Amino acid sequence: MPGVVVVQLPDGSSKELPRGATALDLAESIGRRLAKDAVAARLDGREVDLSTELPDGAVVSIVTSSSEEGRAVLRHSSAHVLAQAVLRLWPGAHYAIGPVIENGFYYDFELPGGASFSDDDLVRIEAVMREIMAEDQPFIRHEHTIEEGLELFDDQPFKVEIIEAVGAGSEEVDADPNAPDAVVSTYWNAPTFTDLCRGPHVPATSRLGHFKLMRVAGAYWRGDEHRPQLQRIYGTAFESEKALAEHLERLEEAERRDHRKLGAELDLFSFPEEIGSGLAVFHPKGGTIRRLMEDYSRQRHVEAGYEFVNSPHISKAQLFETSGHLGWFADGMFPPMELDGGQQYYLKPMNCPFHILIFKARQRSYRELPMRLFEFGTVYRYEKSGVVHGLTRVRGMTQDDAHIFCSREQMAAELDSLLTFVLDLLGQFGLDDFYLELSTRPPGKAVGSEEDWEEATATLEAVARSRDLEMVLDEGGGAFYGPKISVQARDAIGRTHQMSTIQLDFQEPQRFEMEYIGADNVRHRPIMIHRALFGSIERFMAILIEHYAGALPTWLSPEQVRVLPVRDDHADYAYKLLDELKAAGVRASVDSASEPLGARIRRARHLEKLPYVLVVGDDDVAAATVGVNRRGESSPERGVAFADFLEDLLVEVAERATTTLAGARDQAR
RNA sequence: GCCUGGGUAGCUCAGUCGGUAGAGCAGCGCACUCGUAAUGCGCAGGUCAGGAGUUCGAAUCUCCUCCCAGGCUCCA
Repeated sequence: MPGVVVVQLPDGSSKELPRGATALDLAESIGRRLAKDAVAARLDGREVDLSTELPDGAVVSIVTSSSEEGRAVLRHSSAHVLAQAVLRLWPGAHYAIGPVIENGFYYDFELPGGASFSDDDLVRIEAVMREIMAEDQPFIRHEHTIEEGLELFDDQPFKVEIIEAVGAGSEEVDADPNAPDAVVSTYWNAPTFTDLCRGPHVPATSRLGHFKLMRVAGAYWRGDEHRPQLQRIYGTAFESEKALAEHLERLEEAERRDHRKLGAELDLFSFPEEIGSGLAVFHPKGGTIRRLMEDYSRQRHVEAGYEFVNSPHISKAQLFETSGHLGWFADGMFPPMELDGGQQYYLKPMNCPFHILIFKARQRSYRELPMRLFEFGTVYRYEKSGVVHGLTRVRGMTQDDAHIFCSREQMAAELDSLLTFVLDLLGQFGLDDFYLELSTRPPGKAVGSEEDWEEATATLEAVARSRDLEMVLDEGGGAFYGPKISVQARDAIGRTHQMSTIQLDFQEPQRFEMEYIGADNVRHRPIMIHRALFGSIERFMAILIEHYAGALPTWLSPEQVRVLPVRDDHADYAYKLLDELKAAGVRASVDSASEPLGARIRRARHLEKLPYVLVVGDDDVAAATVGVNRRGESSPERGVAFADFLEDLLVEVAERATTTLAGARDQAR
């Protein structure tokens, strides 16, 4: 039919429009509200500008600003405005790439004379960005040949490199299929700014505005530390001021939960400068949490058939030559010490070689397999100075490390029961929202044959897939000796953390020439599984602190109950309760009446985040009761029989009950 | 390791133009004895991260080192 086109909408219905109608015309024909929220369109699966003409028969959906896809368009367009603002302020600057990332965007620049941005510059740049938005510049798409593109950007070396990559076919091309010669596209903003871009973009800069520049950072061109370091500006943008404010509030919430801050406030651990970067000491309260975590882990490992071993912190270089660590992991190790006339010793970066030597201490029979050797093994890794971070990235850490030696036939079943064990143990700590990540062969730094890697990877994948869990692939992320499954957990505010790792290893048994005698009376080589469930105790504690915002479940709290006598003459009763609590194994103390009750309540409940605060006064002394303040509840329960309180408490601790997330959230404020 | 920003009392921070350092909280002492989110008064607390330099004089200006934060790279 001449003069009209018919397009199909996502709900299956179709719409007739005059020929030449654009995606924006379509949105307007559907509703004013939709047209107002529209930022781009999806045409036959491809994201396009709203100004795109719709061909007859197309399947079209409108991308709105409040969808994740729409926000990405807003952020990408904001990145262009950022680049334009920087070029206004620093004429002659080179601009590199400005992609959308989770919750925001960035743009990388090289400033004239190697200058760098300061925090104050962000304010100036934001002001210019607002001017550009007020100018309501349209984003206009153009298509060019490679040659035209190279000419257009001849003073922009990073753009030239990208266009050349497109020309060489190593960069993805997404130009208009109806213009076969035009293989690079640009977006033009009046009057002077053009950027290389696939699009789509919002129709004009006035559609933007709810944004904030977050920080500056150095970043290597193309992520390669041997290439020039550029200046990166991070920003974020949303569809409304409200959504932006909510995002900033989430960031503040994460800051309130930061384990480094809570660790100091709750007196759990510190990093004395005198010791060195990335080396923590645990204070009595932090030490108590650690002990509780370790005790529970020990108990579970005994139940799961593990045997407990111990190994030293240093060893001769030869051990790590044999294991391959000095060949593949030397950068991550502390430099050697020379002892005994030139003999080199290293601090251990991993426990596996030691456990292998335990296996090798005598001849082994198939009857001993699977052999599961467990150790809280403290290892030292030379992390580069810029990467240490609280307890999550340190130079000395203790792993809940075990190595399982088994036959090939036992491998799949062993991995399967291991995964069950891991998920259950993490669940006991209140982490129960998981997904799995499968890391495969790291190209260029892996030992062993392709076939072994393939078999190991396939086995891990089969075990992982048998779970009703989401699984993502981490191509090339394995260790040098084998592929791994890692368990990723989502915490109370939706962040994900790498927790447990399970690694399959055919290599080390070979390098160490490990053997066992099979039922057939011939020598066989065992398979080795490396696994750490907490990962490191330090990191796991950090994640728990952040997950619970410092308000740990009662069973893990360094102090579970504090008794507050209203006046000094209630102190005898308070100390009597304390004795009974301690006799029952409860971690408790008394805070005497030298300060007003309100101050003591505030300190115990709101600063130290204790699960229970008992207030005892005249009524309680008379009736053997207590006033119970439960963490997360706004008002106390008066007149509870002490015996009932203690009984409930002991049940809660025995069950390892976890504080509700709602309670933990309230405590964070 | 690299980029940017930092380091002042146990903690959070102020400190003007280069003129020898201040607050709140915490700590200690005394008083107060109180039923639910900070009782009052007093005292003590500092090699201004460390070192070198410029200067009559440096928390302040310059350089080096250490440590921290946010990134990059890397990773449990």
